[in-house]
Amino acid sequence: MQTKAHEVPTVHPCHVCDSRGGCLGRQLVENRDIQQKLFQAKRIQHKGEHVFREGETADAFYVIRSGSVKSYLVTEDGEEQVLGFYLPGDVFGLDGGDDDQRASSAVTLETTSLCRFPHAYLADGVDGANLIRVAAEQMQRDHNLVLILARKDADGRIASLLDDLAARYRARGYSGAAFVLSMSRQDIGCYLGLAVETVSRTLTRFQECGILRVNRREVEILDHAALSKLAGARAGARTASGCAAGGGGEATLAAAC
Amino acid sequence: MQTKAHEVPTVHPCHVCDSRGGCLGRQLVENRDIQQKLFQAKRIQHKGEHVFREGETADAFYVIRSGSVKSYLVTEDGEEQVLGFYLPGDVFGLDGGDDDQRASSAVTLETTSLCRFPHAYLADGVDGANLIRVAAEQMQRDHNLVLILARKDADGRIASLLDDLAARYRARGYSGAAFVLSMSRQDIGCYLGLAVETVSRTLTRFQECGILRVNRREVEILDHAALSKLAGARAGARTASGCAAGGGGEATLAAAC
DNA sequence: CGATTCGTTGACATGCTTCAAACTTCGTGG
DNA sequence: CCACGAAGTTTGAAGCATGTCAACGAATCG
Repeated sequence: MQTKAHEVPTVHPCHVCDSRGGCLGRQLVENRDIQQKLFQAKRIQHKGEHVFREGETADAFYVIRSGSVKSYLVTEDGEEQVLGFYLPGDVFGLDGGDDDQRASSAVTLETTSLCRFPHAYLADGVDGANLIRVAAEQMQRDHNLVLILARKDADGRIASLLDDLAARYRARGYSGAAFVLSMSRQDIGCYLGLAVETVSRTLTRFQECGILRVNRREVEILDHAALSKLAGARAGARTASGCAAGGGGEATLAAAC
Repeated sequence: MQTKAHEVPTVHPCHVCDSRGGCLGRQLVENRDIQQKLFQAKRIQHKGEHVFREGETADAFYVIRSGSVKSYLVTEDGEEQVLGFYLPGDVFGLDGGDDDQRASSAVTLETTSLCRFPHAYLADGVDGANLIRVAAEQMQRDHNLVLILARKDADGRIASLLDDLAARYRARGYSGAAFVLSMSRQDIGCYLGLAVETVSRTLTRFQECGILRVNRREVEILDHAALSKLAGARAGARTASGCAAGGGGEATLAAAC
C-alpha cells in the first residue's frame, strides 16, 4: 500500500481488520472514492436478523465490525447445516451460486455491525491477488471443518471448536481463556455434525476432567494444553487400514484426564 | 466480453471450459497478451505426480484440460483428508495459507493436462466479480462436502459422490450412466470420512439392490432415481431434536431396494 | 407468573470402525 | 514368460461411539 504516515487519511481507520494487515477496503481497491463508499456502507443488525438468505442475489460480501454471525444452509430435508461462525474482523458472504444466487444464509447471533463490500465496486481496478487471498482464507476455514467432520470424534470436534474460538478471541485482543459463546448448543451441534445431547454431554465430561468450566454459554478454559491435545486427536486409532497412516501420537480424553 | 465473431481469436478456443461460459482466461482478464501467456502456460503431468504440495508458495491456480486430480491435506496424525476430486474444466488450487503457502496438496490421479493461472497475471486489471464467482464455485463444493460429512450416513455419502460424478461427467459430454473411477477405494474413504471397508461394503450392497453394477473401478448406474433418492437422504430420522426439522421425506436403502 | 425455549441427564438401539483374513490385480525382477 | 511380492479389494465378526427417545430442570420472554 502506498499510504504515507503524514497523509490525512480519507478513510477512517478501522482496527477490527488489523489482524489481517489493515482495512480490507484499502487492501482491495486503490480508488479513494470507492474506499469512501465502502466505509459508508455500514449496517447494524439486531440478534436473529438475516444478513442475507439463500436464493437472494449475491451482490456483496461482508466484514464484521462487532458482534457475530453464523452462516448456514438448509438440506432438502429441511435440516440446518451451520457452515461457520464469524467474529469481528472476519469476512463472510463470499460464496454464491452459479447464477449469483446465495447458496447459503447468514444470520446474526447478537447485535452486529457490518461493513458491506458490493461486488459492483470490485468489477474493475481490483488487486486480484489480494482478493484471492481473502477467498483462500475462507476456503481454509471450510477445509478445516471438513477435516474435523471427517476425521475427529465428538471430543475432538468440540475441543477443536473451543480451541479455535479461543485462538480467534485472543488474536482479537479479547481473553482466550474465558469467553461467552454467542451460539446455542443447537448451533454447535449443527456445525459439528453432532446431536445436541452429545454436545452437552461432551462439555459436561470436559468439565468433570478439569479441562474447562462451563455454565450455560460461559466458558472458561482451565487446561488449554489438554484441550489442544484433544483437538488434534483423530477419531480412531487407525494403524494399518487408515489413510496413509503416519507416526502421529494420539490423545484420548482418558489419557488427558 | 467484447470479442466479435469476425475477429481472429488470438487465444485458442478451449472447449473444456465451455460449461462455465468459455475460456476462463478470457473471462478474467481482457489483456490479450496476458490471455496468450495464460494459454501458453500448459502442463502435462503423469499419474501420481504432484501439481503442488502443502507448504509451497501459492502463486497460481489451475484448470484441468484433461485427466483428473485430487486435492488433500494431511492431519497432525499423518492421516490424509481428501478435499476434492477435479475433472476436466474444474478449477483448483485457489486455496492458500495466510502467508501464501499452500495449505493443501494436489496430485494427479491419471495423466493430466493443466492450464496454469499465475496470480501475478491477475494482480491488476482483473474482473473481481468474475474472480469471486470462480472462488464461490469452489466454496460451494466445499460446503456440499461439509453437508455430506455432517448429515449423511455411509449410504448417502457414497450415493452423493456417485451422483455428483455422474452429473459432472454428463455435463462434460461423457456418459453419466457408466464411467471409470479414477480414484481408489482408499481415496473415496478419505474423501467421505469412511473406512475403506465401509466403502467396499456399501458399493457391494448397492449392487445387490440393483442400483448399480460395479467391477473394480468400473461403475454402471442402473437405477439413477434410487441413487439420487439415497443421495438426498439424511443420516437419521430426526423429528423433534433435529436442527430446525422440516417436512422432508426420507429414503433408506431398504425403501429403495 | 405462565409459557416457551434451552440445556442436561439417562437408557437403549445401531451403524460404523476395528481387527482379521482371503482373494485379486499389478508391477518387478529373476 | 513366469514367479513372487506388494498393493488394492472384498468379506466376516465383534465392540463401541453416537444417535434417538424420553423426561426433567433452568432460564428467558412476554
